[in-house]
Amino acid sequence: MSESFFIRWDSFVNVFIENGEVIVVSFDDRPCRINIKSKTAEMLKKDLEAYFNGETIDFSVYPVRIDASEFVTKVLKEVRKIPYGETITYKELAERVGSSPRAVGQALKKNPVPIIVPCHRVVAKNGLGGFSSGVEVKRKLLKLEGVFNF
DNA sequence: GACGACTTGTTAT
DNA sequence: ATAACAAGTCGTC
Repeated sequence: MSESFFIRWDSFVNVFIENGEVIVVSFDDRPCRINIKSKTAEMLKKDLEAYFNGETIDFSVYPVRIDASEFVTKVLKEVRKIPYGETITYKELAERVGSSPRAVGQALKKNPVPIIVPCHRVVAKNGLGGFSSGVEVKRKLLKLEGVFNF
């Protein structure tokens, strides 16, 4: 019951879905095999294409599977609430979940589904901060959403 | 801007 | 069980 498709953006954005939940989104140099079965997958592909086309899309409606600790789950859940085109700092996010910036950064690194869980909207107090798929991707995603301060 | 101290959950020893 | 680390931050020089 697994599905997959890719979007062309810079290189490729590969998306994997299982049992109606998004389980992996990765930035790769080659596309995955297309295998779309459900309406959800179809919709998500359209939404992602629109997103990379510059449209304001809200991905918080899509179910994701987070296979991680309670803490990481909590952090990522909080991240999903950040609206399109807005950014918050690691510190701010830490305060929302009652933790510290350092721990939050470490949790974000474990996000299996970038874009769907918009961890690129979490930035350092003075600068961009890190990104598991490379800071350049983070910069481009923010630019796409109309954030030019980085 | 560089450097150390502080932080807190995860990971390695 | 304990030490080392990380997508951070703050004060000080």
